[in-house]
Amino acid sequence: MVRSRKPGERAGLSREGVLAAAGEVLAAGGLEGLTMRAIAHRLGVAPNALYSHVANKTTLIDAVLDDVLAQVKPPAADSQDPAAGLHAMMISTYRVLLAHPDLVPLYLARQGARGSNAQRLGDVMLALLDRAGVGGPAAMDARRVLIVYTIGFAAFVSRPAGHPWPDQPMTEAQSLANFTTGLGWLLTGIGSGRQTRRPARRGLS
Amino acid sequence: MVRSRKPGERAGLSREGVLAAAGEVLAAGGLEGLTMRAIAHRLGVAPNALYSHVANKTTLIDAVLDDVLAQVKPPAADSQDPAAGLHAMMISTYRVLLAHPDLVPLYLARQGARGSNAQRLGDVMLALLDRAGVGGPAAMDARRVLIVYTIGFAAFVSRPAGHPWPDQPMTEAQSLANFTTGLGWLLTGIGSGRQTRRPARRGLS
DNA sequence: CTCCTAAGCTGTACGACGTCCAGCTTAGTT
DNA sequence: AACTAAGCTGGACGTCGTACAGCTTAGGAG
Repeated sequence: MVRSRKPGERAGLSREGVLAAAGEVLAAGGLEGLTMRAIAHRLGVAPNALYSHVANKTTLIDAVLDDVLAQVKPPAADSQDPAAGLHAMMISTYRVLLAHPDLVPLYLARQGARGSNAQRLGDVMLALLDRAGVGGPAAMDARRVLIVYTIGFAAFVSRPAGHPWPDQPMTEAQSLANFTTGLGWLLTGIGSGRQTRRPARRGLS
Repeated sequence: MVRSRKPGERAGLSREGVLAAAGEVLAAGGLEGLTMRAIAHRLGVAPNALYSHVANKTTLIDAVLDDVLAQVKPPAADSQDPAAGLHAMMISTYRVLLAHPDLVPLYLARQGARGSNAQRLGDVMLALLDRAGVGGPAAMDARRVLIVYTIGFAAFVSRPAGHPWPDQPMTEAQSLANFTTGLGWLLTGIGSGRQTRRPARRGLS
């Protein structure tokens, strides 16, 4: 903020500090306010100073995305009902995503996150699916469907700063109920282990 | 392309021409190649000439997005099985989206499309749901879930130019089968009319 | 047919962005 | 105490979306 430092004096930045500032700028100004210059300004530093701690904006955002996933709580590894565990885990993920609306489009643009937290959550999902009797390629499919559904739903519900939705704007409780309903459908279908609807008999493209 | 026109001479542009050029630039250079300057260059025109036919880049993209949706084939209005019609319609949508991978993140960033084609498709979906016995607020929920699922799935499957997915890369047929499976789950759930899984008994965030 | 107006262009320019390069200055090691 | 590597600033480059002013043509009015 205050500008008074000769070239050569240090500002005590760190990679974590930069990531935290990025998160704050994002929360304050939305996705299009997330600018290297804005982050630097918040830290009272020249824009290019960030490049001592972060390779470029893309990897910075990747790190922010993965950081947020640390807030998702996976169920205890020995929980008794794996299906209930999956249910709770996806709802936790959904809540975390809703708390960071501006990040959601980025998760989609990058097709998820690629950091260690994302890896960990993905592993937990596979383990839960396996204990629920879904293994092998089917488990990969089920996991993908669940992730897609969760992030996709969050993307449609959250309003990234001044984009009013033509429909009535849905309360948070409504959206959670709506999400939970669809999630239940998916989990039921995954548990049933086979697709139930035959292809349409007319050859629509 | 060729540059030789005095200030004042016309190039014969039209709004449709600009939209078409935008689509071509997008297909050729991906999302980050879609630049007002690139579109203008393809039309052999100065960049700001586009602003005689399009308000700004945002509305241009909105128009491109809605144009693509014209390729989605809704089922005949009097088709006998509304559930099968929904099924076919979502698959048609999915295929259209996969044919334009670079657009998919934009649909999500804008939470769908807002043009007349999107409106039309949304109306058809509601009508089909109604004939399938799902009406009122439940129909709005079901529609949202279906749209979210379809666009979200397309977002995760398509690879917007040089973003390899850590997993093995899935053939198009696999992804379609995967999509169809999850879609079947959702339609079954929507048809069943109630959520089947109770909330987890442990208070996971 | 002539004039006038509106629309379609070009040239130029502004501010913002991500990022590179060179230099200064400090912290940490030897 | 000297050296090295790292952290920072100043300045700059190339790109982007887009605004402004002016020229030039097309098409309707008289």
